[in-house]
Amino acid sequence: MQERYDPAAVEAEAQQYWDRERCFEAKEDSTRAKYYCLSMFPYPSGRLHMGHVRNYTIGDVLSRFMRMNGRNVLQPMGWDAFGLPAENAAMANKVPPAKWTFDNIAHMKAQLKSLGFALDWSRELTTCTPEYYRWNQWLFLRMLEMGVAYQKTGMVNWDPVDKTVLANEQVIDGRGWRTGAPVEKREIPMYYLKITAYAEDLLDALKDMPGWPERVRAMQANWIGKSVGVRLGFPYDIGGPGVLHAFTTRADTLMGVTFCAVAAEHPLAAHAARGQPKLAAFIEECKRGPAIESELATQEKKGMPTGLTVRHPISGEAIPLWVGNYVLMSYGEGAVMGVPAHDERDFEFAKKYHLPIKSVIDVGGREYSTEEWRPWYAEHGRCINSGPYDGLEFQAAVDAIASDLSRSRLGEKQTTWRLRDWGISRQRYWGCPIPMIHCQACGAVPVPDEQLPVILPTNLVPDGSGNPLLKDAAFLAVACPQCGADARRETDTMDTFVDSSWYFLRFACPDNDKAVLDSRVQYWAPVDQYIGGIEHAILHLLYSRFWTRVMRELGAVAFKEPFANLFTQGMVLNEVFFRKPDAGRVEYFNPSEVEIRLDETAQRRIAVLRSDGEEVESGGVVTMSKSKNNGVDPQALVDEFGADTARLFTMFAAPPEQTLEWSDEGVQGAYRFIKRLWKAVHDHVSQGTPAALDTAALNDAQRGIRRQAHHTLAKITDDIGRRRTFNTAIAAAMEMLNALAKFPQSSPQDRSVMQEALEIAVLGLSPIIPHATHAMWRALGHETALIDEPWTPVDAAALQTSSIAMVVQVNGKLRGHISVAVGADEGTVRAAALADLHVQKFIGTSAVRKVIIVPGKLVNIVV
RNA sequence: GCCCGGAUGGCGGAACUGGUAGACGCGCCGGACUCAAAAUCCGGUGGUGGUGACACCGUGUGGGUUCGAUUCCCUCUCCGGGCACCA
Repeated sequence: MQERYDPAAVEAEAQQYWDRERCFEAKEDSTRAKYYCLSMFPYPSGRLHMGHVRNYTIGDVLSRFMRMNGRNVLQPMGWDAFGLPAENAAMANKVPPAKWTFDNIAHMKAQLKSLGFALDWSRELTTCTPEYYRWNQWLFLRMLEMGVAYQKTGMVNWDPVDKTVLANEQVIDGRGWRTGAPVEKREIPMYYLKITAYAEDLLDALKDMPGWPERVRAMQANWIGKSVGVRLGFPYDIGGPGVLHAFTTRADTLMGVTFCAVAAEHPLAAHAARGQPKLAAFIEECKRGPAIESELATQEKKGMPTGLTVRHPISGEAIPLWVGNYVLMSYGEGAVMGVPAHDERDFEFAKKYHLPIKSVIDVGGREYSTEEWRPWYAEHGRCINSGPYDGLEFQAAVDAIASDLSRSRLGEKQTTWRLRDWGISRQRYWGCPIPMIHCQACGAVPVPDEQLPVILPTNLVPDGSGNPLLKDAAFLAVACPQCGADARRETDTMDTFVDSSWYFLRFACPDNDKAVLDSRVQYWAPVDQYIGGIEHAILHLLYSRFWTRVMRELGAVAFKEPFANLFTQGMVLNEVFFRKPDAGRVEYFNPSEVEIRLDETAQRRIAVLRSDGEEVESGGVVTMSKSKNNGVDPQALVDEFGADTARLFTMFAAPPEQTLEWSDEGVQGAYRFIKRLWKAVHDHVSQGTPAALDTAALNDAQRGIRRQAHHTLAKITDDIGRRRTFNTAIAAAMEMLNALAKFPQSSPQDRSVMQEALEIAVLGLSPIIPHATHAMWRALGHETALIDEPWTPVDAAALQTSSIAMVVQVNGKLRGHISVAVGADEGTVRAAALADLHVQKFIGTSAVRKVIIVPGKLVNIVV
């Protein structure tokens, strides 16, 4: 064994061994319990970032730990390889997105390998290859048959310069994020997936998912947004009889309606606007809406009367109909009943336009004034001023009103969802082609299965003038599968979230070119442990849950929930440094270019740019990002300290669910620890092979070390296996090494105890620092590879002691320490505690009122 | 506004089921080694008072429950995240 720890050599050797022995190739084995551990696959952006390192190290630690604990582990990796950045890079570099993407994959794969992750590369999949995306297309066609996929013309954000639909997140201050052009609302035909049909089940199932963080379940429930209420009908006669439908969760306030309001996009608004230029102008203004999403909720409520009236469904009274800018066409049916007395928004609206306010709920004796809004006006209570409903409580009133209205067909109970159907069409090139053909005669015709896959041409270079597929004659031209006439291919591609909605199932059988899934899925799926960033809490994880349900209906899988356990790791943060010139943009400097010093008085921290020696400002510790230029390149870290140090630092600096603050000194500390462990092993083995351990012949010090070693093993096992607090597992190992450093090596049994303790340290740390421990395990005299070693059981006998230390409190304050024999009875413990000199001093002349004994821990004397 | 988290030394964090607050690491201080520096090793390190033994104070704020509260309950403040004219 080399005296000096040389991470580059050690890591190359270990990685070569794992490669040569094909250690990470998972084989189905029905006689063994499987463990499918999956980290969210990356977008191949070019280089790994620290977030990837953290994510994949967590998965790797769990995979290696479960493997050593006897599970048949599958830990695959793939590439979420379609998407916008490839098109942007293509435009900038004039290279097809395919080349850029595959170059990035090659580089990032090498990086992942250099970090020593136990990944089964034989199952690697890439979503932009026809071998993968053909099954997207196949599944889409099945969904079309099931009625889960359908076409609809809907309102979208349209960038008039790039000529494409933008996602909501890509619209910044009302302008396209890339072009800066004002975004237009456009009606465009798109394909949708009927996720709303699964809303109830997606919501209900959340209650029974103990392996998911409460936070994520809450976010999904929030997003699905179930509201139970009544769909009301307000009859009218406006160019013919009709009914205005409005949804409410407060049907009990129906008798307090003093107006109705519809959204600007509502048909009745359009109808009223004819011949009313002022109203038409107002409607146009509303449609444009505020530029910024967050302003929506705070913008002033505005409205305009239509001059029309509808009739109250119970009293038949005429109710004025308004157009209101606070009514959303996308929720319910784009209309609300206005009850100013019991709804804050309606109140504000009524005050502004001097509409009557009629209180119909007893607010429980609290003050009611139409002058000012009070939060309790919206609380549930007993009906008043409501004719036949007076005196009824909330639910009774809702039931009675719904029942009365059901006779006149002007009301029925209804559940409304915030969740919308998932529009998957993108006017983008670099995505999975939607397998449809447009024929003049036959309309939209699905591509027949035998013609799949519809191959995306890989040689096109987008130029910013819209989807290049629109100009690709070879792609466009196709014969109609129904009538054979010349037809045109659909040029829209699928949202990339489609690709990631089921890739975890395909890892079971990525080589199958005959079927989307096969029997191997029954063995591996569902995923036992899924690991990824909280930013995917809603979209990716909700779509995947939906998609899995659809695949279950198709008979492809037998379960509804794809991820039994979910772990969301925290972000990686770093300090941000910048200069703000008097004019121009803020300039950010990477922390690697900045040096931290103390000023002359050693009071103040000063950040100085190395290149010019001048001061820069610190913007605090924030998420690592390109825009703030505060990222740390994992490659530089691996090159300088090795993969094990990178892994150890990211696992040690914070609990994995919390944010992790980058610290160069912390990295040094991790490196120092591995070096110390290496040296301890080296010093030990260089003295030759120790004698066999004779546990019966140990002295107190030796037994003490043995106890600590096994206690540490128990803690590491629990911390990794149950608590997932890798930081405390590492801390325990550090504590043990500190104790070993003070442990004298004079007798043969000292060396035997040391051998056992070092083996425990090496084995226990191997999931976290697999390379160094691989080498140290061999150095400790083992022929076998550590990766295949079973996890050592804790020796219960080693944990036993003859006496036990207890603390003594007087009135709850720590006053003394006593040592009592194991199994001592309460009387003995009590006597020992009372006899302690220090304790006696605090008892003094006071009478002892009570003595509380917590066995094995403490004695509290109450005086 | 609603829903989830969180607040502990100079810093990252530990204390798992109500039972020794500050494990472990970083930083800092002192020492050893060295011509010197780095690296390494040893010791110290919550605050206040005291030469010292030791005492008192101390987990965002104020209260409560308890023999005992970082932990449970209530109040407030601040920070982070999600949703948001959702009718």
